[in-house]
Amino acid sequence: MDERTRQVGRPRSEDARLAVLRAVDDMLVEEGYAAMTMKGIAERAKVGRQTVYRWWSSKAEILLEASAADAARELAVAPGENAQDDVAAFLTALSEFLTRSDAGLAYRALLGEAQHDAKVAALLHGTDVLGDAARALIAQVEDRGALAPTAGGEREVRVAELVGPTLFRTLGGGAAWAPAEVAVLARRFLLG
Amino acid sequence: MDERTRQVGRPRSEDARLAVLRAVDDMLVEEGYAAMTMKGIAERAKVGRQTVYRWWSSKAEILLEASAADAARELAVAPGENAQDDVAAFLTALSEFLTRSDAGLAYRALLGEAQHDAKVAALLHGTDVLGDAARALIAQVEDRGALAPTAGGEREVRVAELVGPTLFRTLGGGAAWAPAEVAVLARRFLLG
Amino acid sequence: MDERTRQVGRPRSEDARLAVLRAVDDMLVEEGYAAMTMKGIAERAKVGRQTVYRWWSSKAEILLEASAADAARELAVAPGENAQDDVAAFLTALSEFLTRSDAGLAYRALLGEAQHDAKVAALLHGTDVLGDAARALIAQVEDRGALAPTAGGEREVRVAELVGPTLFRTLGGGAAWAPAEVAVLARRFLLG
Amino acid sequence: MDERTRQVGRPRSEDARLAVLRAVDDMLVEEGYAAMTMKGIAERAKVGRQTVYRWWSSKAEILLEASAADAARELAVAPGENAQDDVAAFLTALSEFLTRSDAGLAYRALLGEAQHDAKVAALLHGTDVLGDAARALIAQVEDRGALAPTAGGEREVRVAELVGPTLFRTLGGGAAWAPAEVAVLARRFLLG
DNA sequence: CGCTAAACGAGACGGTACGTCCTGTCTTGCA
DNA sequence: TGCAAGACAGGACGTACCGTCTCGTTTAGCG
Repeated sequence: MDERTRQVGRPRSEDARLAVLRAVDDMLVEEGYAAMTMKGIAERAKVGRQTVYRWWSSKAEILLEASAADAARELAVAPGENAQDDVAAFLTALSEFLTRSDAGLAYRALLGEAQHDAKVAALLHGTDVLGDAARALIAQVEDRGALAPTAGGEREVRVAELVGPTLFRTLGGGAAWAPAEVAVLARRFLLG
Repeated sequence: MDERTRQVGRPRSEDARLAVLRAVDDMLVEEGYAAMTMKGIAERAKVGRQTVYRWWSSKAEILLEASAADAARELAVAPGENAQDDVAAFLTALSEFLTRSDAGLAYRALLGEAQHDAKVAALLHGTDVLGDAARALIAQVEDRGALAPTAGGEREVRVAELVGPTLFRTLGGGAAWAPAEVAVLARRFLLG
Repeated sequence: MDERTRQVGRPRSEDARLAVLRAVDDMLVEEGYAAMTMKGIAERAKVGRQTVYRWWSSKAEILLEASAADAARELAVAPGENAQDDVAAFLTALSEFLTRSDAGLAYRALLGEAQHDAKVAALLHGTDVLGDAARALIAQVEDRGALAPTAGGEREVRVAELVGPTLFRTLGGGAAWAPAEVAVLARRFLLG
Repeated sequence: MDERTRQVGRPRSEDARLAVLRAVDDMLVEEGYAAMTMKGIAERAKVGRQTVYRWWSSKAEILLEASAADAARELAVAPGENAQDDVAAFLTALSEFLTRSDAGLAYRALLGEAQHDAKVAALLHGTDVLGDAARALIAQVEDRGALAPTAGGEREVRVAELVGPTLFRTLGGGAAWAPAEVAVLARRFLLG
C-alpha cells in the first residue's frame, strides 16, 4: 500500500472543476450574485448538478475558491519610495479592488452573504483577504520605521483604521477615492 | 375640495402594518435574515400575502421601515464633557449597535443584501443611517472647536474615517471594541 | 301595512343590474366562461364588487338571469304546415341555439358548470329551458294528432328522444345538423 | 444506435404516476371536480407539484388518463340473445355509467369542463368514449341484420340517437332509466 | 329640510390556488 | 467511482381571485 491512499474509481475531473469556477466568475459579473443559482452554475458549466454539490456546498464556497487568489494578488503592493507612497498605493489598490475589480465584486458579494449566513461568515473569516493584505502593508511600513511597531489587539486596531474607511465608502455605494483623498487618508494614517 | 386627496375605498389597516413590522423584527432575531421569507412574514403577522406585497416590494424594504427609527435613536450621542468623550461615546454606541443591537442586526443584513441587489443598495443609500449619525457627531465636535470645520468631499473622508474602522471590525465578525481601543481610535480621529 | 314590505333606504339601482347582466353577456362571448370572474364582471360593469355579491351568489346565477329569456325565445317554434315541419323546425332551432347563439353558449356553459357544482345543477333544473321548449313542441305535435298523447315518465322519454341526439352532437363539439339529417331525425321521431 | 432514443437521466417514476392517478380518482369521488386542485392532487399523492405539471398540464388531462380505460370497459356489451336485448343492455350500461359509476362521474366532469375550455374539448374529442362504445354496439346490431347498415354522417346520426336521450336525461340531473323505459327506447331505436 | 337607512363605488382585508423556479437528493447509463 | 442528465419531494416566488369588510357618498321615504 502506498503512503497516500490508493486511488480507486474514477478520479476527479479537473475539467469539471475549472468549468464550474469559470462559470461562477462569469455569472457573477453578468448576472450578479443574487441571480446566480447552483442550478444555473451547473448548467452554465455543462456539468451535472451532483458534481457541483459533491465538491462545494454553496455558491459562496465556489465563489471564494474562484476569487481568493485574484484578490490577494490585486491587493499586494510593491515597496515604493517612502511609507506615504506605500500606504497611498495600498489604499488606491483597495479602492480599485472594491469598486472596479471582478474579484472585488466577488469579495463584496461574499461579505454581504456573510451578514446573512454564519457558515459563509466562518468561511470568510478563515481567509481574511483584506486583513492579510493590510497586515502585510503595515509590517512593511513599520519596518521602514514610519510607524511604531504594534502587535495583537493594537495591531488589529491599526488594520481597521487602514481598511475601514475605504470599505465603508465602498459598501455604501460610494465611488473610488480621488487621489487627493487618498493622500489625506495616507498622511493621517501615518500620524497614528 | 380638501387640500388632501379625498379618501376612497377602505383605508389601510394600521393593525396590519404594525403586525408585519413586528413580525419582521422578531423573525430577524429568531431565525435570521436568510430564513425570513415573504410567505413566512405574512403567516407570522397573520396577514394576507397580498397585503404584504401591496405595501412593500421586498423583505429589505420592510426591514428598513422596521428598523430605521430604532437605528437613528441608538446612534444619537448627547454632548459630553469634551470632544474626546463625544467621539468615544459615538464609537461605543456604533460598536454596540453593530454587534449587539437588534436594529444593528437589521442594518447589517440590509448592508449585506445591498451587495447583492442594486435596489436595496439604492434604498439604503436613501437613508444613510450611519453616515447621518456620523455627520451629526462630527458637526458637534467641530462646533466645540476640536476639529477644523470641513465640508463636501473632505467631510465625507472624515465620516469614513470615523465609521469605517468599526464597520470593518464588525462585518468581519469581530467583537465590539474594548474601552481602551475606543480611546485610541477617538484620540487619533481628533488628531486629523 | 302594504302587502309588499315598505321600502326603506336607497332602492336597488336598475342601472347597476343591467350593467352587470350586459357585462356578463359580453364577457362570455369575448373571453369565455372560464376567464370570467366575479371581480372582472364588477370591473367591466363599473360596479362595486359588493353590489354583485348582494344580488347574485355566483357567475352562474348571473349568467342564467342574463340568458334565460333569450334562450326561451330562440327555441319557440311557430306552427308550420305539418308536424314533420314543426319537429324539423324545432331541431333546427335547437341545433342553431346550441352551436351558434350567444344564449346557447351561455346554456352550454351552465350545463357544464352544473356537472361540477350541485348548486348550479339545482339552479338549472329549476328552469329547464330545453325541456320546456321540447314539451311545448311535443304538445303541439300531439294536438295535431301526429303522435299519440303521452304524460308523466312516458312524456319525459319522448322529450329526451327529441332533445338528446342534438345535445349529444353539440356537447361533443360537433357541427350543427345538415338539413337532410334534421329531416331523418324528425321523421324517425314521429315514427315513435 | 437503437431505434428508440437512448434513455438519459433518471427515468420517470411509475410510482409517482400511479399515485397521482389514484389521488385524482379518489378526490373526484370524495370532494368533487371543482374542489380538486393541482395543489391538492400533488399533496394527496405525496408528490412534488412540479412532477404533476411535468407530465400533465391540467386536472382534466389527469382525470382523462385516470378514467378512460375504466369507461371503455364499463360500456362494452357482450352479444345477447337478440338485437333488442343488446340495445337495451347498452342503454342500461350507459345509464348506469352516467349516473352511478365513478368513471362516469369523471366523464361528466370532463364533458362539463369541455364546455368551458377548448383544450379540454379537444382532448375529449380525441378519445370519444361514448361514441366509440355506441359505434361498436351499432355495428354489432347491424351485423345481426336488425338495422340497415350505415356509414359516414348517417352513422353519426344513429350514434346520436342511441346515446343522446340517455345523456340528456343524465346531464339534466335525472335518474337512471327504469327497465320499461329502456325497453321503449331500444324498440324505437331499432325501428329507425 | 333634515333624518334615517339602505345601496352604491372603491379598494383593503385574510385566504388560497395558480404555474414557475430552485433546492438538495436520487437514479439511470456511460466512461 | 465520477460524471451528465434529468426526475424526484419540497417549498418560496409573485399574481390573481375569492368573499368580506370598511370607508365616504348617494338616493330614496318619512317626519
